[in-house]
Amino acid sequence: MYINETVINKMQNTLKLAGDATRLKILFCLLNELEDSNKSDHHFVEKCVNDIAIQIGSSQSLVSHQLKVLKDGGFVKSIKEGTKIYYSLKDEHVQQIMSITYEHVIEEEE
Amino acid sequence: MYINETVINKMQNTLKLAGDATRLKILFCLLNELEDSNKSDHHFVEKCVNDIAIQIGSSQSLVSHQLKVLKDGGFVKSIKEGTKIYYSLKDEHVQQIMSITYEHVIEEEE
DNA sequence: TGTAAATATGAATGGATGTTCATATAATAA
DNA sequence: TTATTATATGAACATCCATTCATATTTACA
Repeated sequence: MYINETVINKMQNTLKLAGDATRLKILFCLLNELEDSNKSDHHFVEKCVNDIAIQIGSSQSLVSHQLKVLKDGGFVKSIKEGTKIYYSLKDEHVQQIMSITYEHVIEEEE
Repeated sequence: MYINETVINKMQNTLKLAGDATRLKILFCLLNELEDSNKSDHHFVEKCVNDIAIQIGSSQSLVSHQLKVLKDGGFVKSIKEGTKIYYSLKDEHVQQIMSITYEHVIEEEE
């Protein structure tokens, strides 16, 4: 690992991005089910803003705001279809960070 | 993965804890070298507050404040020796989170 | 004792940020 | 065109939090 200020700042941004309850809920919401069962080249679920909002129990506005943050941060991508915009996880890095962190907090229970 | 509010909150805390430049520098500072070469039961370097402050280029007060945050969050532990207090990483979870995040930001460069 | 070294602590402050509310925009259908 | 649905946006607000500064605490040593 070669560490410099740039790397530190990027890591800070990435971790700060994941360190929010609302955004975590959105990410888990997009992570839960995998589309198809094609294991060699699996891609993530696509969900529109309103569905995500309903599923995680937050307002449309809040989810839209946070989806923008997640998209700017490179965590999710989106495609437009009619009036709806479908969001999905961008790659497996986010999933990995969440998995490791999940293990961390689970194993902490005593 | 079984997700509920408690898990979300814990994950939020953990990730927020890691999502700060000063704290990341401290963690890398404690991560860089491994004491001994006993691979089966390796433990991390122990460094006192002032040394950390000098190495990462921050004030003693700031480092002390953030070390307290890291300790409360379960990221580091400390032992006292005379007037000095030596801090070290608590376990490998932190290391894993940092590694994954590091890979994430490194592979993003284009 | 008193002094120095190492660390912790508390107040103060400035900036970042999550959330809400109201509204704007875009696309579709009648 | 008008109405409806889906999403984005911007302002306002409140809260959190990283940092600094000054000072307290603890230990060791002269």
